[in-house]
Amino acid sequence: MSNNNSFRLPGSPESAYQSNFEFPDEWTFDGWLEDYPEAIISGPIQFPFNQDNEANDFAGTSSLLRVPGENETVRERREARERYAFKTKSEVEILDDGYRWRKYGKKMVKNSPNPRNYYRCSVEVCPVKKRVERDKDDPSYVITTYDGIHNHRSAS
DNA sequence: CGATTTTGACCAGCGC
DNA sequence: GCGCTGGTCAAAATCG
Repeated sequence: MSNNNSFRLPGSPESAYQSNFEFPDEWTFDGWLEDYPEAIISGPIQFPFNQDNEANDFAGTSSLLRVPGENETVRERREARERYAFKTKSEVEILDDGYRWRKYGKKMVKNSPNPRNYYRCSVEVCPVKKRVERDKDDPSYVITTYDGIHNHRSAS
């Protein structure tokens, strides 16, 4: 099954160097996630194309997760750690976020029937990692956690 | 034939 | 310590 979903998020190539990303007003805080060091923020995220590479009217529901801190805003934490995650309703787990990734690990995690997959940015000097897993409570969602800042602009 | 995936081994932090 | 857990390594297999 090929995946032509184009998944646009803060930090993808088009916006990688816009450090002042603002969360859209309509995104809301959902609460803390039990088994993650992040919190959930919900909002729509767009899938501009479906698998036939046609314009897609389905806007998958997505959430932005973050590492919590004392009285810390989402944006403050994102700027401090550059660690954030999206929870996205999707059939496929590998969302095209504009970068190429190389898988380097897979683990079963406690309290979840689903494995967690570890990826590194394919660019050799780039420190960015991400992990991908299905939401244990609602397997129709995929949680993608990004960690780090890309030190290059191009996708590959 | 180079890049990527697969997969068990290995390692580090932490609670007991 | 020891064992559990999550994260990473690396060699072999697989892919394009």
